[in-house]
Amino acid sequence: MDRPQLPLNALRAFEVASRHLNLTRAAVELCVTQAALSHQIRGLEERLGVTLFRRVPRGLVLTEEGIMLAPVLTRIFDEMSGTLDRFSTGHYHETINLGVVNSFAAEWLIPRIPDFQRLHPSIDLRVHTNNNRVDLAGEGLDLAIRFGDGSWHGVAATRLMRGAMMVVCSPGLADRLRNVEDLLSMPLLRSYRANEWERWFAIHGLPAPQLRGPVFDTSLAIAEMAARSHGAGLVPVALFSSWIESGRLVRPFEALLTAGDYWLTRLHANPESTGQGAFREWLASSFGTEA
Amino acid sequence: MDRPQLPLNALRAFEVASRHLNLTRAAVELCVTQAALSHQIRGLEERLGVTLFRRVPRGLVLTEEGIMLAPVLTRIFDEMSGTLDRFSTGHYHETINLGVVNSFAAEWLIPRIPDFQRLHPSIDLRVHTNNNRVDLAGEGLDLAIRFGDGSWHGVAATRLMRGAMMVVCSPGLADRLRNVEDLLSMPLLRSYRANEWERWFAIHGLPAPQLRGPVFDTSLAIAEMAARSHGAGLVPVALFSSWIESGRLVRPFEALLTAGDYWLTRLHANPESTGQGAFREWLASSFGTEA
DNA sequence: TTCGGCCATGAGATAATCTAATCTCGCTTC
DNA sequence: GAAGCGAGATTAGATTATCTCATGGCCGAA
Repeated sequence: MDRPQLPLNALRAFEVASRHLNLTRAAVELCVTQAALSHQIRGLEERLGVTLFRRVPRGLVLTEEGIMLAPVLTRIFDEMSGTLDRFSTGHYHETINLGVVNSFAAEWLIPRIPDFQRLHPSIDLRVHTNNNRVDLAGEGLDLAIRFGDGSWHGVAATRLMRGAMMVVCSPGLADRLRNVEDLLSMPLLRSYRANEWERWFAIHGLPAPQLRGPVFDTSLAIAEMAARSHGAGLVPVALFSSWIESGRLVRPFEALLTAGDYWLTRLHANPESTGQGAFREWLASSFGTEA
Repeated sequence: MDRPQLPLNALRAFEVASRHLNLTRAAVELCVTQAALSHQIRGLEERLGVTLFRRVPRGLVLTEEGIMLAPVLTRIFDEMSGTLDRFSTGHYHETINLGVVNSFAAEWLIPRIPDFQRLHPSIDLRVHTNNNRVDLAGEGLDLAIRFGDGSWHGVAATRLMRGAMMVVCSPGLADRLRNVEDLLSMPLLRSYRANEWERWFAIHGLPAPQLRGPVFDTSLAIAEMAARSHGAGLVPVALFSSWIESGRLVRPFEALLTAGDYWLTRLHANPESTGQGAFREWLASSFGTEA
């Protein structure tokens, strides 16, 4: 249907009525009389050639067609409304509440935030770091960057980068490592992902080692511990390659463990806003130029 | 901004003008005069307290604020328009063009389509099978179900089910398999994913075997070949477990190879329609009830 | 029954929207 | 540098779409 034909006011009337299922109350929300709504909705039904409501003694019931139309319109008007609200201060501004797993925030995102700010000064990015156990809805987040295999319920996921893991340790400890078995002679720093070391050793045909010591909930802590010669750790290559280059950490073995990837996630229930789309594209292009 | 305050007509006027950057031409699209548009847009700017266009000698240029608003509105009105078009026949009907990787279509989707049809008779699902090499935009598909690790560009992915692979062969051949090495005595059926067998043998600490013979582009062909005693194949557990139960195939070893998962994918550029959302939720609930 | 809640309807009022005619501005062109 | 042109702005008045008011009909509850 072409732009000039869109019965915008009638659609709004229908949307409000579809939520109240009562013209009188819907009329209050729209600040008009019940009669006005009645006219609008009848007009819409005629225009579409479809019955949207079944009129029953005590009110309205949506027809099959009404059921298909109403939620789309509710979403559309909510989005319109939300977008217009972003102009309330006299210029556009949007807030994105972003959850980010600690290590990604520290090693990748935070250093690049100024670049995003420069490109999108009207978007107010609020970063909430976490240990990857993140509940988008419960924590009021719009987006979350997390580590995993992309399998989250009710979530649209966009892969950001590979999460292949490498073994790291301090330059001092590296001297003691001639072959893979030598790793067993030093503490192996553990994450809450239980079988990482087991799988790493399996690659080399070795049995699972006995693990002791504290469990860390972020690669950042593991990298720090490793850098201070407290043991060897498994950390994502993509995040900690700069530590290798600067000599803070050493990578004694080439083997990689694929444990998951980094993803940008959003609840399916919340459609993507302009700013969220801009952020996603900025992320994608940032990875694109690095590769 | 509350529903009654939404300046719908003015927003439509702005949206059209933002595409033409020329009030005169925009007026033609909206079937009104240039003066009408000029009024509407000035009214909108006053209402929002924001300048949306910079007036320049030969036309209009969007301001920063206009740039943020225009694409949202274009998407919104396109969606509205598309949704209303689905009523053109007098009742709601929507078409979803779905690309599906062969094996998933044959073993999982096709048998369940009647269930979806029953729940959503107004949605017309058109299934296009392919060998997983699918280009959503190029092939005019709305959605695609494919196998992989979720890493596709410009795509929102929702994981449907695990794609763990198992070794299968015919009951006859299974008798010859006492241990993993015995596999090397029979043809190993190849897919176009090159190193599957290599990785499967690596799990057992064995070197990569020499592979010969045809390469198949769908697990379905591999399963068929295996069932006819032409060799052993690697196929997804979730799709072919019924072949095991019926005795058509045998699973001689427990070991699983994780090669990827099955995903529902959609271009970020195309927002999800009602029907697409319904289809995604139907898929999710179908897997939920099975697990 | 009678009342109350709810939607439908038709005629007239109202307000939003549009048109027509005219201006202004600044670039082009000769 | 003057005329012409293409664009948006403006103003007043016309035109509609939209709304209100008053009323009617229907159905279930009291």
